[in-house]
Amino acid sequence: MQQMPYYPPGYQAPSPYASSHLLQADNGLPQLAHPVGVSEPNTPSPGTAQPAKRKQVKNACTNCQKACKKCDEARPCPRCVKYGIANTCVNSTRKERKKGVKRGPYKRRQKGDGEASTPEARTPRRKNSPEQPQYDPQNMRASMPFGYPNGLNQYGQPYDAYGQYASQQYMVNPVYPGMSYPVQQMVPGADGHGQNQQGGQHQYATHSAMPHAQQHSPYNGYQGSPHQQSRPLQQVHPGDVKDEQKPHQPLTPVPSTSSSSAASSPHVNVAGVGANVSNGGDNDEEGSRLARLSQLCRAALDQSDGPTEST
DNA sequence: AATATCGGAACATAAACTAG
DNA sequence: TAGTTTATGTTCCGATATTT
Repeated sequence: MQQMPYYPPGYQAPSPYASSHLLQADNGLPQLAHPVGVSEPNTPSPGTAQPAKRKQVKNACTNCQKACKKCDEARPCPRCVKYGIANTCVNSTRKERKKGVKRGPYKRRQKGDGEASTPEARTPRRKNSPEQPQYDPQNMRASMPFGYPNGLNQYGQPYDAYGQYASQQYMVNPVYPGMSYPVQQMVPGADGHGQNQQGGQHQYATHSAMPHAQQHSPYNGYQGSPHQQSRPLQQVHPGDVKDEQKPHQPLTPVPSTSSSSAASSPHVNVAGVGANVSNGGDNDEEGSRLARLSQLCRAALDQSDGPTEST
């Protein structure tokens, strides 16, 4: 039995406006337009050529959140209703914001800059504009040399040989190094105390440690997701048919580190091979592992007829 | 064709900072 | 302390992949 969507107080979605503007946000799934006071996305506001800003609900339901789809203020949201998972349509919980994050001195804007005080007029967020190479932990993470041009991160910003910003802005914030996510995995002993403890968003994989990367692929199995820490298992609801019915294997296989086994020893990945080698643990296993490795190497070398040096 | 997945831009806003 | 600036976390667009 399908329940009627619940519209919270003040919500007036089923308006003529809404009905005539069903959004095709979710693959043809008709969506109510926007709740009170929310402008329709992607329509130029009258008089200006600027497209209206996209509006977001304050809190998407867990299902929409997982699917990265448009949600609604109503519970159950139209999408859940459509897919018959209305009973699992619950608000996701938001992670608490970090506190105590120090910043460098602000750049004060000139008054003459015009409407600098309006949010729209401010500098774009997230993406640093070229003229303000601010230190940004996100970019710092992104600045790890994974396939970006030499000395540049993905935004074309320079970093030095150690993957840090060459700009002195970086020096302004001696506090941030505590958040250097990549290091965590590299240093098994760094047990995530200090800043990383808060908010529960440590344990980034070294690469693609960006917030978004953590949002998506890493948690197909719902287990190792950094996100899940704040949202314990309301996802794994019996009614969540879509996900439950999926063949249990994740589409993007999660490396063993992120599975539950990793929970007991968070650093398996690093400690795994290295530890065996260094502490001389069971040699048989090591031997066979090495043998397999060399086999693989040989095979790879055979395939690539290029002048690569052998091991 | 429908649905799922997911990268990443856009958005919202809490919190640090600063001028008065 | 109000206003400004910025960092952080969330939403969801849109492209692509997979399933039916």
